[in-house]
Amino acid sequence: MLTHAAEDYLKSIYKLQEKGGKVSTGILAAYLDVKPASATGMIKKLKTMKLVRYERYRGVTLTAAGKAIALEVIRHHRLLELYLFKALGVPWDGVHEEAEKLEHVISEDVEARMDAFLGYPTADPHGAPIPDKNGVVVQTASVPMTDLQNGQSCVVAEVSDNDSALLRHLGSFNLYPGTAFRVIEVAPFEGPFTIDIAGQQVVIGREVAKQIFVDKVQDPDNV
Amino acid sequence: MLTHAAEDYLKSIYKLQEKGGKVSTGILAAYLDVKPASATGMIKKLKTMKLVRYERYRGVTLTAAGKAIALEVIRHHRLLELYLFKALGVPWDGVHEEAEKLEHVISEDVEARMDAFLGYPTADPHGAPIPDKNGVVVQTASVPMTDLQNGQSCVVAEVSDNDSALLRHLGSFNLYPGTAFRVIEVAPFEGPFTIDIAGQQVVIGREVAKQIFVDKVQDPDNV
DNA sequence: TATATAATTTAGCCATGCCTAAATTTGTTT
DNA sequence: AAACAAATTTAGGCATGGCTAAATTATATA
Repeated sequence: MLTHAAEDYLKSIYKLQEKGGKVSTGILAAYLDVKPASATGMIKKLKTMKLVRYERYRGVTLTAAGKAIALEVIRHHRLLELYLFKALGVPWDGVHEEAEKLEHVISEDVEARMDAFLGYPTADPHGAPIPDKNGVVVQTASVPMTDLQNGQSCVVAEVSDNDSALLRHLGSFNLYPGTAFRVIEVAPFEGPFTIDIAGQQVVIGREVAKQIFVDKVQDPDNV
Repeated sequence: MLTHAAEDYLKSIYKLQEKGGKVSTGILAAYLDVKPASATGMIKKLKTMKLVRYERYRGVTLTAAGKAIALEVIRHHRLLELYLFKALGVPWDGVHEEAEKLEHVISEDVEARMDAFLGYPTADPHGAPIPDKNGVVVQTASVPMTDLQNGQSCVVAEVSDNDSALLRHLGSFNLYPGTAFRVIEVAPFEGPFTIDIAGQQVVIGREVAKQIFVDKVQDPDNV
């Protein structure tokens, strides 16, 4: 069995590798809130375990074995988030932190029981896909909200789960995965988005919009 | 916040101290499956934190602060056991091991939610009392089964939770906390107990009987 | 009371996983 | 091509929590 720290490194490398191929030591260290020197040390350990490919000064990537473990940890995390949310009513801005600790400690048996209780779900409370037992992840075709044009209708697919203040903010106007909205106006010069959620007008800044991913909708109830 | 290891030591000292006053280094080490030298080291750390009283070669006891932490950990453990049992259907011989890992990691918030879900219970699946939020434990007057005489009726109050094989064994003839039985015969010379559980006759060895604690009953449906 | 035995402590070592400071490599710029 | 800045790695240290082996203390026994 791996240490918690090693699991965290694998999970982080997986996530960073998703959007950018090879992962540099610096990026990884920043993501884990650790000094680059520490990251170098752990990367070397993971290499001796054949969980990552690595050449000095050249960045890391996961091997198949490393990826399998990363996906297992991510599966634990996301199932836990959804379980805490649905079974215990933990607010959606709190489940991430809690799951972060539990993911390393939960048994496969308990995980299977939560999975069954939840009806074998495919997404966590933030809309992130839950890998299945074999590590298969369903990739959605969602786009960042910043790609949207005036008048576009869409449904929230996923929101970033790292920042609980952001999640409380989004929750305050009911912007959850599954929520439909329409873009009323995109202010010019990288300005904010004005959107319509169930009749309410809400203004969303660029930085927030970057964290929201949506599925475009063929404008059901046209203009 | 304390380390997991320190929490385990405090919890163990509490339990050993319950039945025997001062706890020797050797007993503690054996209980934790650690060498005596390691126990000495941790005991010294706990002393500098004022969580235990200790004089070399003289054994350890908890201070009020240490006891409070021990009870908190025990509360986590027992609530988790009951939650896993009731909410997720984990078999009673598996909940101990699982709770052992989770107890160090669960937040007060999640604990409170489990407590509410369970209706503020007072005993875990093995019958052990769950300390309340203030660390108050309701002590029952139960006696070891080995104290019973021929013909005595009783109800199972608590069974030891360390040995999952024992728990499976007891479960196989429905010997759970709350189960009533009557002693049919106590074989002489430290021999086994023959008991009647709901009409079924079962033989229980001395070693097993030592792990079972019962409340005596005034023989409701007399002989 | 002296001594043997058992328990406990001390001393010193190891792995993990983090750190800082110094050295090295890379890549860019002039 | 040389030099500089940025990123990365190496070297060496620290705390935690185990371990073994040797020294010490306590206790039981003769």
